[in-house]
Amino acid sequence: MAIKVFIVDDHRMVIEGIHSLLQNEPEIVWVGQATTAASCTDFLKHHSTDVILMDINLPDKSGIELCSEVKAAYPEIYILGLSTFNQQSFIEKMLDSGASGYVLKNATKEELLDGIQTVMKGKQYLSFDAATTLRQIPLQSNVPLITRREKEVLGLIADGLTNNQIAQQLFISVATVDTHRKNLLAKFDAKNIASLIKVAVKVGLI
Amino acid sequence: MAIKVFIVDDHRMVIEGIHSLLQNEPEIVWVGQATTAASCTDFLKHHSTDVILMDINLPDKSGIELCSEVKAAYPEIYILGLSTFNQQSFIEKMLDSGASGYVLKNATKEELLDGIQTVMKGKQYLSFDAATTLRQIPLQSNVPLITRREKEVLGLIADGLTNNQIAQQLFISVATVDTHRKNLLAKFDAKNIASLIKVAVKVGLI
DNA sequence: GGAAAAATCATGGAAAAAGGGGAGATGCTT
DNA sequence: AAGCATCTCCCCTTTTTCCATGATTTTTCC
Repeated sequence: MAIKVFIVDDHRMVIEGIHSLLQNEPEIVWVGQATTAASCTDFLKHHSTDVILMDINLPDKSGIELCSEVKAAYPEIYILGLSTFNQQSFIEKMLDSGASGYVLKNATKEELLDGIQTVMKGKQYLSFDAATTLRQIPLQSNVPLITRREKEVLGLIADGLTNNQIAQQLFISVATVDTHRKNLLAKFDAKNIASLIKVAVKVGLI
Repeated sequence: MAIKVFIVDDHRMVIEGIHSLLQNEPEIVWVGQATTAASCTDFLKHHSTDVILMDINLPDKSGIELCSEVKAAYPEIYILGLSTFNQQSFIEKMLDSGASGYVLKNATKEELLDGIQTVMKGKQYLSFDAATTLRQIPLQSNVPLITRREKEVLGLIADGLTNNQIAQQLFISVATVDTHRKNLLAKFDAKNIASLIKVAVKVGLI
């Protein structure tokens, strides 16, 4: 029984590459492709698939959102994230949103096939080894856990608001904002806001 | 006379995709591929090519550096940059380093062919229009031009150093660091360092 | 060689953040 | 009921940033 595969990626060359990699595989059926989240959901209204290869960056919405939505509507579809290098931080969110695994865009045909077949069995597939060997990525995952309020404050700080302005906007006292700020600095182990923002943006928190 | 094309990209799927796009084109000859800058320069020592399709992000060094090096050693080779979306800031540097143009990774076959043929005529090819139409890139195109020194200071600020520490590290006075800081804030039209760093990281400057 | 751009330095004052405490009020879980 | 996390608030001091204004030297480029 052949596995039906659909792909969502805004880079035509990646679509073309994967298509080319898979086109002579007997156990894979290429059911379609999309370059936007919207056209992906449209497709799913009228067609079925077993596996979706999903880029994390899409033009109209993030792969993370799309992943949640697809999983909510079609829990039987397995989603395999597609990732370029500097996006490890998003991967756990992708998995949290229901993805069954991910492969890197420089994966070989064997890895890709392995990934598709593994998730079809209901297992998780991660091509993490490839990532770490190809360049020394600091294994992070030590991204601090911050609360909803802290994230909110962090966003406003990154927008350039002062503690005072944030306090007004959130209807809380400046002292509270200051406390959140201090907690953020402590959680990120950052010397000041500059270094905090850098890490937060890189890690996808902002 | 067929055009010899070589590609350097660390994403095998992109290589595969472009290969697939070009394989049935009579006027294109695929001479080889590399996933690192090192293997690219190795290849060029023993083989020739007319055009190099070059990714801006490579594992061992940036496409910008590789571009300068290749152009210095083989000025007759035309280089066409390959870009994903959020890297507009690097493109002008790529052009400064000798590239003849660039195409986006979501380009169609026609655009890619057009790009290759245009640069072979010694002209510049930019697929910028496609970028702006496909998604509304917010600011980006007006990424401020900052100087080498400013970038250096910006990096240290983002690492969490204070003006004082930066001054010591660069052997300049605190007043100078402060001036650079002010100029950066002005160029980015940022209210404070927090918002500056956010934009700078997103735009790929850090 | 001259203009423009970049890098350097300075003073002084207002505003904001960083760093150190402590503490009460929720609500959720065990 | 006790424990824990979260959100809330406050005080104090020091450090740092932000802002305004002006100037000199070096580099770069035409």
